[in-house]
Amino acid sequence: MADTDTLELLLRKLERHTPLPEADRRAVLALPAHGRSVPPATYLVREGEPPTSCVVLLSGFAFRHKIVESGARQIVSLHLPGDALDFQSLYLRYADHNAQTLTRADLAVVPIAAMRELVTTRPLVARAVLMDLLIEASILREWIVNIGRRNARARLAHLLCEFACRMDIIGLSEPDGYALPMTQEQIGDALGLTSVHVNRSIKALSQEGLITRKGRLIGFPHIKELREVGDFSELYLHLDEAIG
Amino acid sequence: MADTDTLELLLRKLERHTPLPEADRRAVLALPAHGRSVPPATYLVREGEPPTSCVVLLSGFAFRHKIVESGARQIVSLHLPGDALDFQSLYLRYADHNAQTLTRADLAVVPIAAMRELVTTRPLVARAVLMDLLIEASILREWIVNIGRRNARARLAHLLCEFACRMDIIGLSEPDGYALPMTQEQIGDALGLTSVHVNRSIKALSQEGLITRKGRLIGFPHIKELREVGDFSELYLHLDEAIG
DNA sequence: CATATTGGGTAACTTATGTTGCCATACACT
DNA sequence: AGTGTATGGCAACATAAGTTACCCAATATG
Repeated sequence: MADTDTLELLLRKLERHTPLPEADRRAVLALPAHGRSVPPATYLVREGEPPTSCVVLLSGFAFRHKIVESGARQIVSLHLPGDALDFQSLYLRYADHNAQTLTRADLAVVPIAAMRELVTTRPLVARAVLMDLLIEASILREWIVNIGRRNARARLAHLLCEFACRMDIIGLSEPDGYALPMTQEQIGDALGLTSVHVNRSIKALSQEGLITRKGRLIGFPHIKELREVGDFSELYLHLDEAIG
Repeated sequence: MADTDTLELLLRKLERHTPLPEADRRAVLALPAHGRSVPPATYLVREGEPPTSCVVLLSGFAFRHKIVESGARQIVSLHLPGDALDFQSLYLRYADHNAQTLTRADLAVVPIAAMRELVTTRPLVARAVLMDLLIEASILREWIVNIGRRNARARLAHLLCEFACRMDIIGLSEPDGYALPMTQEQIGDALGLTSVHVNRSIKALSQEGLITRKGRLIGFPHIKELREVGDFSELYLHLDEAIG
């Protein structure tokens, strides 16, 4: 994948909520980024290590996670193509979590120094980064709510709805559903459940006719009902936040 | 409380991780803020409403929460004196959560426009705000892990340790513990538990000798063991992150 | 080819946590 | 003083979710 494609996608990400003036756009496109393709399960960030670069997902999926003392894993966020994986690394000395690819992925890798320089000298780029972080924090809050106060069936429905929404934003949604790029164990780790119980919950939603399945391809014949089951409202995704 | 005290505290918050040049400090102190005292349970932000101002907690405690369809509440973060409650409001059109005081509190209220202007024209202030957000996101991730993958006893121990650490940072810790400004029901809402089970868990920690109690005053005779029980490591609080 | 390995599926059983309900104390309000 | 309301405490019982232990199919791997 050519480096220009790389930076186009980063730019699109930054401009999702607020357009940038031409000078800023050029500065973004002039970043010294390079592309890189990696297999599934590649570590992009390791807890406790100092960050080395800013990574943007061009294609493929990724997740962040932490391991607790018992050895259990909790996935704390999912990332889709276009997501900037590590604004964290901009100003924090050590990573507080791991990040790993879920699938094969193409990455844009930007040196931290260049990204810092950009954010420092371009207030509107800084604002775009800030907005992205605000929205990420909002999603984290909703995940806390999901895990803390909803039962397994609702949690799963909520995750499926969120993924559908986010796929939709970046134009990756098919008319009849999508392929969720996660094993049932990974879904469990994202929802604070065991894989066995995820399996039970999938079966439940399936038998109720709320989802259909062909392997990992999931269809949503009654999206309205599914959203109700998952108590899902996309407000927390702040989809339409353009500010003058 | 005088307005100057107000802004001093905001400045101290912003400079926690990176000192600001004199011009920036003066700009912060020149913000058109005003003080306000409010009783417990005062709403500072309401989900779905457009933000009206940036609030900084001068004294007292606050929390953010969301209500799910079943009526259950999940507290998604706690805030101590010095915390800026709403950088969110800087660039997002609608609040995605509620914020409410836990106790009597003194607030510094800054108009959004002034805060935006400051962040736009002062890159180093923008950086300080960004760092604050990055750390807040890190805490949110740790809460997801806590709720998703630890049992009630560990969750509670973790919360107590986090609170101890954060009280310590701002110089509010007493040698022998602190008064946790929350009812058992609120603790439950923060941990994804019921108040009954919080009561059980407090009793358990108490009987093991890991905490002592006089009303809401909690002591930590064996902080090391308590941290082990809570699988607590303060790395995620990014306490020492000064970057050149 | 043989055979690990991974992922999905499911049953039987266990357990952590939730639910309901009740009592006691402390305080706030009239 | 008297009555309500919030909070902590606790026991009895209910249940959602975890644990363990299998099977099967698909697909890497030697």
